[in-house]
Amino acid sequence: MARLNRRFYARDPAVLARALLGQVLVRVLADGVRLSGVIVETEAYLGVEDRAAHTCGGRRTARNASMWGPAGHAYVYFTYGMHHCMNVVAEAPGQPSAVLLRALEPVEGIERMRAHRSVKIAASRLRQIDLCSGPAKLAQALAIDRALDGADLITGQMLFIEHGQPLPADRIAAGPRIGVDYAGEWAQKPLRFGVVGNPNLSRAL
DNA sequence: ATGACGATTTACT
DNA sequence: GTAAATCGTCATA
Repeated sequence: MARLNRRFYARDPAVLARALLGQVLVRVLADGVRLSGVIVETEAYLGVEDRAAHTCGGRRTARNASMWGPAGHAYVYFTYGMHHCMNVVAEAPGQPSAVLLRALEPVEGIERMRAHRSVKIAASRLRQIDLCSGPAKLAQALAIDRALDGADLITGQMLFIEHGQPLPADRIAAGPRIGVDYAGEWAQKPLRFGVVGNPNLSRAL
């Protein structure tokens, strides 16, 4: 299956967040094993105005440097002292926006994902819908960490997104973003998108 | 040098 | 429903 191209990523993050639903995130491990899943939940983060974004107020640091770069690269950050989260950079250099990948429907390499997720949790308690139903869960399942921050999703060999099944608008729902209550009015904006009724969502939408 | 804080997950009451 | 886990990052000094 063909990968998404640079033009696909270089647009408004809220539009991109919807367009990414139904596409397939692929991670190729060092031993060549392919892990993949259909993207079923995303959130858009909008540049310097968005109080919930890491680039709020024009903040530009070593950590968020990827958000300021060209579209189609990964922005992977570490948070809460233990979790990684993956974003896809949108728009153009100097317009720091991104889309957080919040949940996948596992497709390839499910047993390997289960092994990655079982480091801290008993495998017997892990249902398939527990593998990638949250931003830090999918990062752990696919072995995505800061080593992949800045990775080019168009030319890279370890992390990219392939075309999936097109998703009609009536199967997409929008709602407030998760975990950004500190962001004032920006916390209420409907910038979280998900596939209606999909069991892999981090929460119902 | 120091302190406060997470774009979360998990277990437990 | 609530709380703990756990540490890199960033603003302040």
